[in-house]
Amino acid sequence: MDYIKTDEGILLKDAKDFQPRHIFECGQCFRWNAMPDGSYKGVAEGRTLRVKKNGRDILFAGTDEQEFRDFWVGYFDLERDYRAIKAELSRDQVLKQAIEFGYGIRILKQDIWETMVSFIISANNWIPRIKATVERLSSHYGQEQVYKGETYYSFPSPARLAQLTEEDIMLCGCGFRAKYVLKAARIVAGGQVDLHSLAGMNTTDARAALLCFPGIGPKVSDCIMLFSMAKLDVFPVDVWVKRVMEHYYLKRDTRPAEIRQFAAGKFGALAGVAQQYLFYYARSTMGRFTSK
DNA sequence: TTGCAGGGGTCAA
DNA sequence: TTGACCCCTGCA
Repeated sequence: MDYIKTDEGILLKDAKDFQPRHIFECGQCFRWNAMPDGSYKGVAEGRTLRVKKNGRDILFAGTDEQEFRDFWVGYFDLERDYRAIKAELSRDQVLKQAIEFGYGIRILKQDIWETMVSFIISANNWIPRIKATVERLSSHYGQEQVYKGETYYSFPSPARLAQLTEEDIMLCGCGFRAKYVLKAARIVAGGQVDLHSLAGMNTTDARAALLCFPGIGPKVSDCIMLFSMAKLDVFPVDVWVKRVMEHYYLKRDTRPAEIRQFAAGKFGALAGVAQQYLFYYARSTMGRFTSK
Protein backbone atom coordinates (compact mmCIF):
# COMPACT_ATOMS: atom_id res chain seq x y z
CA MET A 1 0.00 0.00 0.00
CA ASP A 2 1.68 3.11 -1.28
CA TYR A 3 0.28 6.54 -0.40
CA ILE A 4 1.31 10.17 -0.14
CA LYS A 5 -0.02 13.16 1.76
CA THR A 6 -1.47 16.04 -0.26
CA ASP A 7 -3.22 19.31 0.55
CA GLU A 8 -6.59 17.66 0.08
CA GLY A 9 -5.94 14.46 1.99
CA ILE A 10 -4.32 11.14 1.23
CA LEU A 11 -3.51 9.88 -2.26
CA LEU A 12 -3.35 6.12 -2.65
CA LYS A 13 -0.96 5.43 -5.52
CA ASP A 14 -1.63 3.06 -8.38
CA ALA A 15 -4.64 1.44 -6.74
CA LYS A 16 -5.69 -1.07 -9.38
CA ASP A 17 -7.98 -3.02 -7.09
CA PHE A 18 -9.97 -0.02 -5.89
CA GLN A 19 -12.86 1.43 -7.91
CA PRO A 20 -15.14 3.69 -5.83
CA ARG A 21 -18.15 3.04 -8.06
CA HIS A 22 -17.81 -0.71 -7.63
CA ILE A 23 -17.24 -0.50 -3.90
CA PHE A 24 -20.10 1.84 -3.14
CA GLU A 25 -22.62 0.57 -5.70
CA CYS A 26 -22.27 -3.13 -5.06
CA GLY A 27 -24.90 -3.06 -2.37
CA GLN A 28 -22.86 -3.48 0.77
CA CYS A 29 -23.33 0.05 2.15
CA PHE A 30 -26.05 2.66 2.31
CA ARG A 31 -24.43 5.92 3.36
CA TRP A 32 -22.16 6.70 0.40
CA ASN A 33 -23.51 8.90 -2.36
CA ALA A 34 -22.22 9.78 -5.81
CA MET A 35 -21.39 13.44 -6.40
CA PRO A 36 -21.61 15.21 -9.78
CA ASP A 37 -17.80 15.09 -10.19
CA GLY A 38 -17.81 11.29 -9.88
CA SER A 39 -16.52 11.22 -6.32
CA TYR A 40 -18.38 9.59 -3.44
CA LYS A 41 -19.16 11.21 -0.12
CA GLY A 42 -19.97 9.18 2.93
CA VAL A 43 -20.25 8.94 6.67
CA ALA A 44 -18.77 6.09 8.69
CA GLU A 45 -18.56 5.82 12.46
CA GLY A 46 -18.88 9.56 12.91
CA ARG A 47 -16.31 10.43 10.25
CA THR A 48 -16.88 11.90 6.84
CA LEU A 49 -14.85 11.40 3.69
CA ARG A 50 -14.85 12.03 -0.02
CA VAL A 51 -13.32 9.37 -2.25
CA LYS A 52 -12.34 10.08 -5.83
CA LYS A 53 -10.54 8.16 -8.52
CA ASN A 54 -7.76 10.27 -10.09
CA GLY A 55 -6.39 8.28 -12.98
CA ARG A 56 -4.71 5.29 -11.39
CA ASP A 57 -4.74 6.86 -7.93
CA ILE A 58 -7.43 7.21 -5.32
CA LEU A 59 -7.86 10.46 -3.42
CA PHE A 60 -9.22 10.28 0.12
CA ALA A 61 -10.18 13.90 0.68
CA GLY A 62 -10.91 15.34 4.09
CA THR A 63 -8.76 13.06 6.18
CA ASP A 64 -5.20 13.11 7.52
CA GLU A 65 -2.51 10.48 7.77
CA GLN A 66 -3.32 9.57 11.35
CA GLU A 67 -7.02 8.99 10.74
CA PHE A 68 -6.32 7.29 7.44
CA ARG A 69 -4.03 4.75 9.07
CA ASP A 70 -6.11 4.30 12.20
CA PHE A 71 -9.48 4.01 10.55
CA TRP A 72 -9.86 4.12 6.78
CA VAL A 73 -7.20 1.51 6.02
CA GLY A 74 -9.26 -1.00 8.00
CA TYR A 75 -12.58 0.26 6.71
CA PHE A 76 -11.54 -0.17 3.08
CA ASP A 77 -9.67 -3.41 3.80
CA LEU A 78 -6.57 -1.88 2.21
CA GLU A 79 -4.15 -4.38 3.65
CA ARG A 80 -5.77 -7.32 1.93
CA ASP A 81 -4.38 -8.44 -1.43
CA TYR A 82 -7.40 -8.35 -3.73
CA ARG A 83 -5.23 -9.05 -6.73
CA ALA A 84 -4.40 -12.44 -5.28
CA ILE A 85 -8.05 -13.05 -4.36
CA LYS A 86 -9.17 -12.21 -7.90
CA ALA A 87 -6.51 -14.44 -9.41
CA GLU A 88 -7.68 -17.32 -7.25
CA LEU A 89 -11.39 -16.79 -7.99
CA SER A 90 -10.81 -16.21 -11.70
CA ARG A 91 -9.98 -19.88 -12.13
CA ASP A 92 -13.75 -20.19 -12.37
CA GLN A 93 -14.95 -18.89 -15.74
CA VAL A 94 -18.13 -17.28 -14.42
CA LEU A 95 -16.24 -15.50 -11.67
CA LYS A 96 -13.66 -14.40 -14.22
CA GLN A 97 -16.39 -12.54 -16.10
CA ALA A 98 -17.92 -11.12 -12.95
CA ILE A 99 -14.52 -9.90 -11.76
CA GLU A 100 -13.73 -8.25 -15.09
CA PHE A 101 -17.00 -6.38 -14.63
CA GLY A 102 -16.57 -5.40 -10.98
CA TYR A 103 -12.77 -5.47 -10.74
CA GLY A 104 -12.60 -2.70 -8.13
CA ILE A 105 -14.87 -4.18 -5.47
CA ARG A 106 -13.56 -4.44 -1.94
CA ILE A 107 -15.45 -5.70 1.09
CA LEU A 108 -15.87 -2.88 3.59
CA LYS A 109 -15.47 -3.36 7.31
CA GLN A 110 -18.39 -1.30 8.55
CA ASP A 111 -19.76 -0.60 11.99
CA ILE A 112 -21.51 -3.76 13.20
CA TRP A 113 -24.50 -2.04 14.77
CA GLU A 114 -25.20 0.18 11.78
CA THR A 115 -24.82 -2.79 9.43
CA MET A 116 -27.18 -4.87 11.53
CA VAL A 117 -29.93 -2.24 11.46
CA SER A 118 -29.39 -1.44 7.79
CA PHE A 119 -29.81 -5.05 6.76
CA ILE A 120 -32.81 -5.60 9.04
CA ILE A 121 -34.33 -2.71 7.10
CA SER A 122 -33.31 -4.30 3.79
CA ALA A 123 -35.84 -7.14 4.09
CA ASN A 124 -38.39 -7.04 1.27
CA ASN A 125 -37.17 -3.57 0.42
CA TRP A 126 -35.14 -1.85 -2.27
CA ILE A 127 -31.93 0.13 -2.14
CA PRO A 128 -33.09 3.75 -2.62
CA ARG A 129 -35.64 3.29 0.11
CA ILE A 130 -33.19 1.56 2.46
CA LYS A 131 -30.78 4.47 1.99
CA ALA A 132 -33.51 7.03 2.65
CA THR A 133 -34.60 5.21 5.80
CA VAL A 134 -31.06 4.91 7.19
CA GLU A 135 -30.52 8.59 6.41
CA ARG A 136 -33.71 9.57 8.27
CA LEU A 137 -32.79 7.49 11.31
CA SER A 138 -29.43 9.25 11.35
CA SER A 139 -30.70 12.79 10.84
CA HIS A 140 -33.41 12.36 13.48
CA TYR A 141 -31.48 10.47 16.12
CA GLY A 142 -27.76 10.55 15.22
CA GLN A 143 -25.15 13.10 16.26
CA GLU A 144 -24.87 16.21 14.15
CA GLN A 145 -21.46 17.16 12.82
CA VAL A 146 -20.35 19.90 10.48
CA TYR A 147 -17.60 19.38 7.94
CA LYS A 148 -16.57 22.07 5.45
CA GLY A 149 -19.86 23.86 5.96
CA GLU A 150 -21.98 20.76 5.41
CA THR A 151 -23.94 18.98 8.10
CA TYR A 152 -23.71 15.22 8.54
CA TYR A 153 -25.28 12.86 11.03
CA SER A 154 -23.72 9.80 12.54
CA PHE A 155 -25.77 6.64 12.79
CA PRO A 156 -27.65 6.55 16.13
CA SER A 157 -26.33 4.34 18.91
CA PRO A 158 -28.24 1.32 20.24
CA ALA A 159 -28.94 3.26 23.45
CA ARG A 160 -30.46 6.15 21.52
CA LEU A 161 -32.73 3.94 19.44
CA ALA A 162 -33.66 1.86 22.49
CA GLN A 163 -35.25 4.96 24.06
CA LEU A 164 -37.65 5.39 21.15
CA THR A 165 -41.07 3.95 20.47
CA GLU A 166 -41.93 1.67 17.58
CA GLU A 167 -43.91 4.55 16.11
CA ASP A 168 -40.87 6.88 16.19
CA ILE A 169 -38.91 4.35 14.19
CA MET A 170 -41.85 3.67 11.89
CA LEU A 171 -41.94 7.39 11.06
CA CYS A 172 -38.41 7.14 9.65
CA GLY A 173 -39.77 4.80 6.98
CA CYS A 174 -38.92 1.42 8.49
CA GLY A 175 -42.43 0.08 7.99
CA PHE A 176 -43.11 -3.35 9.45
CA ARG A 177 -39.39 -3.67 10.33
CA ALA A 178 -39.64 -0.97 13.02
CA LYS A 179 -40.42 -3.49 15.74
CA TYR A 180 -37.33 -5.51 14.79
CA VAL A 181 -35.08 -2.44 14.88
CA LEU A 182 -36.42 -1.45 18.28
CA LYS A 183 -35.99 -4.94 19.73
CA ALA A 184 -32.45 -5.18 18.37
CA ALA A 185 -31.62 -1.80 19.94
CA ARG A 186 -32.97 -2.95 23.30
CA ILE A 187 -31.11 -6.26 23.19
CA VAL A 188 -27.80 -4.54 22.38
CA ALA A 189 -28.27 -1.51 24.64
CA GLY A 190 -29.30 -3.81 27.47
CA GLY A 191 -26.05 -5.70 27.17
CA GLN A 192 -27.67 -9.05 26.38
CA VAL A 193 -25.48 -9.43 23.30
CA ASP A 194 -22.06 -7.88 22.75
CA LEU A 195 -21.77 -7.31 19.02
CA HIS A 196 -18.00 -6.99 19.08
CA SER A 197 -17.61 -10.37 20.69
CA LEU A 198 -19.56 -11.85 17.77
CA ALA A 199 -16.84 -10.70 15.43
CA GLY A 200 -14.37 -12.85 17.34
CA MET A 201 -16.48 -15.99 17.10
CA ASN A 202 -16.36 -18.51 14.30
CA THR A 203 -18.94 -18.10 11.54
CA THR A 204 -21.27 -20.82 12.81
CA ASP A 205 -21.49 -19.41 16.33
CA ALA A 206 -21.80 -15.81 15.18
CA ARG A 207 -24.62 -16.77 12.81
CA ALA A 208 -26.47 -18.62 15.57
CA ALA A 209 -26.21 -15.56 17.82
CA LEU A 210 -27.46 -13.22 15.08
CA LEU A 211 -30.41 -15.48 14.26
CA CYS A 212 -31.71 -14.95 17.81
CA PHE A 213 -32.56 -11.36 16.90
CA PRO A 214 -36.08 -10.91 15.53
CA GLY A 215 -35.96 -9.71 11.95
CA ILE A 216 -32.63 -11.43 11.26
CA GLY A 217 -32.83 -14.56 9.14
CA PRO A 218 -30.10 -16.41 7.22
CA LYS A 219 -29.60 -13.80 4.51
CA VAL A 220 -29.45 -10.78 6.81
CA SER A 221 -27.15 -12.56 9.29
CA ASP A 222 -24.73 -13.39 6.49
CA CYS A 223 -24.71 -9.81 5.22
CA ILE A 224 -23.93 -8.52 8.70
CA MET A 225 -21.03 -10.96 9.06
CA LEU A 226 -19.63 -10.23 5.62
CA PHE A 227 -19.91 -6.43 5.60
CA SER A 228 -18.95 -5.63 9.18
CA MET A 229 -16.99 -8.55 10.61
CA ALA A 230 -14.69 -9.47 7.72
CA LYS A 231 -16.05 -13.01 7.70
CA LEU A 232 -15.24 -13.59 4.05
CA ASP A 233 -16.39 -17.19 4.05
CA VAL A 234 -20.13 -16.44 4.30
CA PHE A 235 -22.23 -16.40 1.14
CA PRO A 236 -25.44 -14.37 1.55
CA VAL A 237 -28.10 -15.67 -0.81
CA ASP A 238 -30.61 -13.05 -1.89
CA VAL A 239 -32.86 -13.06 -4.92
CA TRP A 240 -30.08 -11.81 -7.24
CA VAL A 241 -27.46 -14.26 -6.08
CA LYS A 242 -30.03 -17.03 -6.32
CA ARG A 243 -30.76 -15.98 -9.88
CA VAL A 244 -27.14 -15.83 -10.97
CA MET A 245 -26.22 -19.10 -9.24
CA GLU A 246 -29.16 -20.94 -10.75
CA HIS A 247 -28.40 -19.50 -14.15
CA TYR A 248 -24.72 -20.50 -14.24
CA TYR A 249 -24.30 -23.40 -11.85
CA LEU A 250 -27.49 -24.96 -10.52
CA LYS A 251 -30.99 -25.92 -11.53
CA ARG A 252 -33.96 -23.64 -10.94
CA ASP A 253 -35.68 -23.59 -7.56
CA THR A 254 -32.58 -24.60 -5.65
CA ARG A 255 -33.00 -23.81 -1.98
CA PRO A 256 -30.84 -21.04 -0.48
CA ALA A 257 -29.24 -23.43 2.02
CA GLU A 258 -28.17 -25.66 -0.84
CA ILE A 259 -26.79 -22.69 -2.77
CA ARG A 260 -24.76 -21.65 0.28
CA GLN A 261 -23.39 -25.14 0.61
CA PHE A 262 -22.47 -25.28 -3.07
CA ALA A 263 -20.69 -21.92 -2.80
CA ALA A 264 -18.79 -23.01 0.29
CA GLY A 265 -17.51 -26.02 -1.61
CA LYS A 266 -16.67 -24.06 -4.73
CA PHE A 267 -15.21 -20.84 -3.30
CA GLY A 268 -14.24 -21.86 0.24
CA ALA A 269 -12.83 -19.11 2.44
CA LEU A 270 -13.40 -16.55 -0.33
CA ALA A 271 -17.10 -17.28 -0.86
CA GLY A 272 -18.20 -13.89 0.45
CA VAL A 273 -15.95 -11.99 -1.94
CA ALA A 274 -17.18 -14.16 -4.80
CA GLN A 275 -20.74 -13.36 -3.74
CA GLN A 276 -20.11 -9.64 -4.11
CA TYR A 277 -18.67 -9.94 -7.61
CA LEU A 278 -21.61 -12.15 -8.58
CA PHE A 279 -24.21 -9.90 -6.99
CA TYR A 280 -22.87 -6.77 -8.68
CA TYR A 281 -22.58 -8.59 -11.99
CA ALA A 282 -26.10 -10.03 -11.77
CA ARG A 283 -27.75 -6.78 -10.74
CA SER A 284 -26.06 -4.87 -13.51
CA THR A 285 -26.44 -7.37 -16.33
CA MET A 286 -29.48 -9.54 -15.68
CA GLY A 287 -32.14 -6.83 -15.87
CA ARG A 288 -34.43 -5.55 -13.20
CA PHE A 289 -37.22 -8.05 -13.57
CA THR A 290 -35.91 -11.34 -14.83
CA SER A 291 -38.29 -14.24 -14.71
CA LYS A 292 -35.43 -16.71 -14.32
C1' DT B 1 -56.13 8.23 -13.72
C1' DT B 2 -56.36 4.08 -11.18
C1' DG B 3 -55.07 -0.42 -9.82
C1' DC B 4 -51.86 -3.85 -9.08
C1' DA B 5 -47.62 -6.40 -8.79
C1' DG B 6 -43.32 -6.45 -6.73
C1' DG B 7 -39.12 -5.34 -4.03
C1' DG B 8 -31.41 -7.34 -1.56
C1' DG B 9 -36.55 -11.45 3.66
C1' DT B 10 -38.64 -12.83 7.90
C1' DC B 11 -42.19 -14.54 10.73
C1' DA B 12 -46.06 -17.24 12.01
C1' DA B 13 -49.53 -20.47 11.11
C1' DT C 1 -44.80 -24.32 2.61
C1' DT C 2 -47.39 -20.13 2.11
C1' DG C 3 -49.13 -15.53 2.72
C1' DA C 4 -48.81 -11.08 5.05
C1' DC C 5 -46.13 -7.22 5.75
C1' DC C 6 -44.84 -0.80 5.20
C1' DC C 7 -45.12 1.75 1.30
C1' DC C 8 -43.37 3.51 -2.92
C1' DT C 9 -42.51 2.79 -7.84
C1' DG C 10 -43.29 1.34 -12.52
C1' DC C 11 -46.33 -0.07 -15.78
C1' DA C 12 -50.62 -1.36 -18.07
